[in-house]
Amino acid sequence: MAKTRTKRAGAASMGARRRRTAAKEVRQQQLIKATLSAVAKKGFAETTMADVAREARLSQGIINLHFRSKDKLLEETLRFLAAEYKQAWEHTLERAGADVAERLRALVELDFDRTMCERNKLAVWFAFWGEAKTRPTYRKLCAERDREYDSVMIELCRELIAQGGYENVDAEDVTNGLSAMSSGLWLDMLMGPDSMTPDKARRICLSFLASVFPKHFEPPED
Amino acid sequence: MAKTRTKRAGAASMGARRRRTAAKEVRQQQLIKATLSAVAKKGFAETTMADVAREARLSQGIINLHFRSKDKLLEETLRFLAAEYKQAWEHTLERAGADVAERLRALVELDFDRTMCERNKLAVWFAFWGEAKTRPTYRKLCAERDREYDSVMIELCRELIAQGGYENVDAEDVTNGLSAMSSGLWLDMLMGPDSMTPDKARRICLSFLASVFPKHFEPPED
Amino acid sequence: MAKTRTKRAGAASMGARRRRTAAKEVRQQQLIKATLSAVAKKGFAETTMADVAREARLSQGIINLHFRSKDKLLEETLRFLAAEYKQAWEHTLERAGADVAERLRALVELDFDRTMCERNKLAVWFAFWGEAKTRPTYRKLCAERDREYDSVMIELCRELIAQGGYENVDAEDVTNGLSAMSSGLWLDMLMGPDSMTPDKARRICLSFLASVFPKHFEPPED
Amino acid sequence: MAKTRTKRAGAASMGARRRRTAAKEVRQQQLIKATLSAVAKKGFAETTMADVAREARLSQGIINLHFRSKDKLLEETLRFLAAEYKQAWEHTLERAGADVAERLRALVELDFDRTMCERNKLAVWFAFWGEAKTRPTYRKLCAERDREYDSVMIELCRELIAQGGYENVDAEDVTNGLSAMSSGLWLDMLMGPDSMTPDKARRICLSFLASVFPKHFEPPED
DNA sequence: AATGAATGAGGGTTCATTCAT
DNA sequence: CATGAATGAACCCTCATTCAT
Repeated sequence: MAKTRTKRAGAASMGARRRRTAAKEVRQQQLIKATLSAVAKKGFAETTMADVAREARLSQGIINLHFRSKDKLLEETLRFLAAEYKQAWEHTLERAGADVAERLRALVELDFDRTMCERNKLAVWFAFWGEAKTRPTYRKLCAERDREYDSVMIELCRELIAQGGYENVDAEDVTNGLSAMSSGLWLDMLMGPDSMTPDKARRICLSFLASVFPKHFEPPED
Repeated sequence: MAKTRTKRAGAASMGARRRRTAAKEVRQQQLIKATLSAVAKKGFAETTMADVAREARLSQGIINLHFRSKDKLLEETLRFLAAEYKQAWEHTLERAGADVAERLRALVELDFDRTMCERNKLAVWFAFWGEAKTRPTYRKLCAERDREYDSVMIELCRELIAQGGYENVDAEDVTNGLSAMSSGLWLDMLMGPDSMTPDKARRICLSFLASVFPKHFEPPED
Repeated sequence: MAKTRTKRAGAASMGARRRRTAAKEVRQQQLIKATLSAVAKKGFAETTMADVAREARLSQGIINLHFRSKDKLLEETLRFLAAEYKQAWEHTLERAGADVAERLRALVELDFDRTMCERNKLAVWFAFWGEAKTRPTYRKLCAERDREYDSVMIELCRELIAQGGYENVDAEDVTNGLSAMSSGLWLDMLMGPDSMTPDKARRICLSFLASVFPKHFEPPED
Repeated sequence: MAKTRTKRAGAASMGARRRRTAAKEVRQQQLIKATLSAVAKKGFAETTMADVAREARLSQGIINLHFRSKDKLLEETLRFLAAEYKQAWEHTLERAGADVAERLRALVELDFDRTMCERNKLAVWFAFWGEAKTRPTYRKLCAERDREYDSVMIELCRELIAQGGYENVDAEDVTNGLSAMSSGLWLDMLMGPDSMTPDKARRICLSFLASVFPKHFEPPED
């Protein structure tokens, strides 16, 4: 009905001073970052478009200009998060040596790296996981992330099993157990930052590895 | 004019009313159950008061009558969930024998009991966890749940360590690792119900126990 | 995302004083009337939900409570308008005598009755007609209105033709011509209320009838 | 530093630019045409500046560059429509012979000429008429169009009356009736393209003329 | 002259909450 | 205690308009 804005004298004239035009991708990244901050700060359910825009120090309308809707923004944000995670472990593996146990340890340590498990980031992961059941797209994105990661880790475990002759160990089960443990420890860090620290979490995971692959991992000293 | 009749009418109607009126506690339980269903169905962010009321087949206004606000309802629902969990493991321990390993195994199995990890329930747990960072009350409730549970499990581990002479094993770390693994596996079941089943999850946890306490737990076959 | 209104102390408490509960149908009629007023005042394109609500002296949310959306409200309004028109000519025919020419004249006069062609009402009709091409629902509603009306008028013309032996006259063409003339005169009244008055319009239509059915209609004097 | 080069560069680019730049009037016509298409397609209320720009295959900002606002564009579009109509009947009269009846008939036929009453165009006319009540400018433009047209037609009728001695016929009433009938038939064509065709509409109008001026117009056969 | 990213007021709609019944 | 019509703040989104390029 009311598309003809009749009385609108110089609507946007005030904010015009700050207007900068940026490359499309840059803006999108900026908005995704802002979304991460906002969700970390206010939680998934409480984050509004206005919050995100404010966080990015841009105007209300910009989100729908670059993403088509709030849902799309959220989806893109999760996609970013997943891509970032993948990139991180790929990078980690590249830098790790050839030794299989070392490579596995590097993956574990990545999960409890300061930048990876900073509380804000954990909050966002859990925010998305909390909505995953009802949003198939989220689930698909997460499942994909896990599949790739797991298949790499399973391969590492297989090699280790072959090297050490761990006959009774199932590579897939260890992988699943280990990455489940990681997620679970993330939850603990999120819920009680005082009672669960990255260091402690890392130690717990390495203890697990030591008990499964005793020839390759020393039980971490306290 | 009709004042003299008021009393009678009033008396009669009170009797009739009584049948339609449920005890306060019953109504509240009903609403909490409805909340669980609604959140499981639509997700945390998308659940409205109307959804809950509809699920309970009651009127809009009733929630604010029994709980003071939506927030209070949600909080009470989480409280219920936590109490239910606590009750479950207390009950489990009561029924389990005196054997420490058996008691520990019973706790693990509880987590992957059909009724405990049905997908709807997992969805609700994660929904709350997803909001926990921003809602201190949630975090407190969850932390409390964990503390009690963990202290019981730590005690069990300690006894096991003493029994088996597992000198290098830290009871607290095992407990933390085990319960983290449980939560993580719940997440896997939530995300990919096809790739992670309760049976598989149980096996993974028991494998962990077997590798930590080899004298007390056999590695599960297959 | 933001369904839990966190800080909302006593939001509706101020307007509460005026709250009255009315029967559903009454409210709907009230809102339809308000829509007619608003559209007449501001035009179709400029009428907002807030305008309608204000006109009805009710709150913003009420429209979506009673109609599901703005579109539905508009549709229902048009439906009302069409029903009102139908009722008017049915009533007119009931009161008119048995004489066929008299009945026809009564129909013509109805179109230029003060209440029927008051400028606000015309504005609303044209507002809907203006949108009709793009809104199939509107078109269907209008077409239906016309079909019924025309079939009645065609019948009257047929009888007149039979009575008067107007061999060259086609009942359908006269009907179509006459009702087209009516609409066109409505447009004239809408556009130039000074240059076209109901009286003048009526006279023009009756002149038309007189030239087609000279035995039944006198050319209006003046 | 590079200042001395400025002139040359400037000169070169101006030449290049000239090819991409359309004359002001051409661009404006293009935009008005685009507006007509857009309004016909989406309706008055739903047409946005972006729609028009897209239709013209030009950029968003261009409209505000050439017209000062949406309102001005719309106004200019209506002005164009009215001018086009005027031009059409002036042209028609030029080509028509000297015979008065023929001239009148030519005017009627123009209204139902394929190009004049194509459905898209009708839609636009009614779109504007629908808004006319609330937009004085529109009304003024439309009224002006009618006044000129009517005065020409009245003159024709007067001559015909003189020629045929139609003593009881009022030239102004016939004119008003006839042009009202035209508009009304346009509405019928807009609403039910199947039940009212240009041919049928023309026939209806000519029948009207035949009944008013029987010595000059034959009732159309069939 | 032309572009299109950016703005932000205002639109329709939702929904937690209130309260007359 | 229970209902559900009513409220209005706040949501997401649209879009006329501006302006750096």
